[in-house]
Amino acid sequence: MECKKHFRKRDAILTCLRQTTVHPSAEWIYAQLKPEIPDLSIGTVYRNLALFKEKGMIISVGTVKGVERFDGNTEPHVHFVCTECGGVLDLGTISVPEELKRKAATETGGQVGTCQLSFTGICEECLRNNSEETA
Amino acid sequence: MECKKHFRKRDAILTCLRQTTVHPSAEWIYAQLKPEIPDLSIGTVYRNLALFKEKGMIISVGTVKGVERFDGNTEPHVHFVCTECGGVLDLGTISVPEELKRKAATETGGQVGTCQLSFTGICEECLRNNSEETA
DNA sequence: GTGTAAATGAGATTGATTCTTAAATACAGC
DNA sequence: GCTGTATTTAAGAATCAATCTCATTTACAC
Repeated sequence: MECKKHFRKRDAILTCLRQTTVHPSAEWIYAQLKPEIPDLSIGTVYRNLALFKEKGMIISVGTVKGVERFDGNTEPHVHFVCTECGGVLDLGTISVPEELKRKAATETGGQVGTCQLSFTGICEECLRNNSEETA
Repeated sequence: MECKKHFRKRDAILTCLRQTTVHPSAEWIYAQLKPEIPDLSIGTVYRNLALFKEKGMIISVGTVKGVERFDGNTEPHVHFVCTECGGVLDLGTISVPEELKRKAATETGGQVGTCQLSFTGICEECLRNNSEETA
């Protein structure tokens, strides 16, 4: 069938993002897909990620070391960002934000959208590597 | 006395950041200080902000529209980021993170540092402007 | 097939941030 | 007051993620 050939690349980008747990950057997705889609352009990756984000299909986890990172899981959940390796891990779903969201709406008088909670720190692996260096 | 002439600019940058509530970017601070310190360089602003951040004297609020924003208030507190105008507002202090922080440490096995909670949305002023445009 | 609109590739451009280098400054020891 | 050393700085060059441009390709309706 292959009806939607039109969106082959767009779909590949979204699928790639949804199948990984690394909260990738645009460049990471590009590097992943390039071997199987040799005529993929980095511009297409950026363009489609922006589109997905605008439509709420994906979220931006924020910028780690100057590079924007994305997440296919739009459920509000907590992230842990390693300041050493730049890795991003999922923690559990947030259980507190509804009350806070109401409070935010009251305090700002604005229209409150998404909520992001994240921790920074050093991940287990980097801790291990650091201690090995010292040893 | 003016003992610490050496750090005049460094101090000016820190003071500027601590006296404002706009969670400024490096460029904003530069524009603020340039009139009173004509020989200030943008590189100095970036360099000293990085230094302050490293020492934990200030925090980064994250990147808004591709520009990093800083906060002189290092107490953990909630931010509201307007996706229209890029403004950043302070909300109250977080009252929940201790338990979450412990949970994060357990789940990741890493060393948990700071915690950031932020809402995105549209601020009161932008809401008003939007409705005026429609009217 | 032809037309139209959407999607794309490739390279140019932008713009925030960092790096480099030489000059200025503070200060300690003389 | 000088001299040496380390820190701080200005200015501009360099870097690099992200966006833009525009010509080309593709899908699909007629």
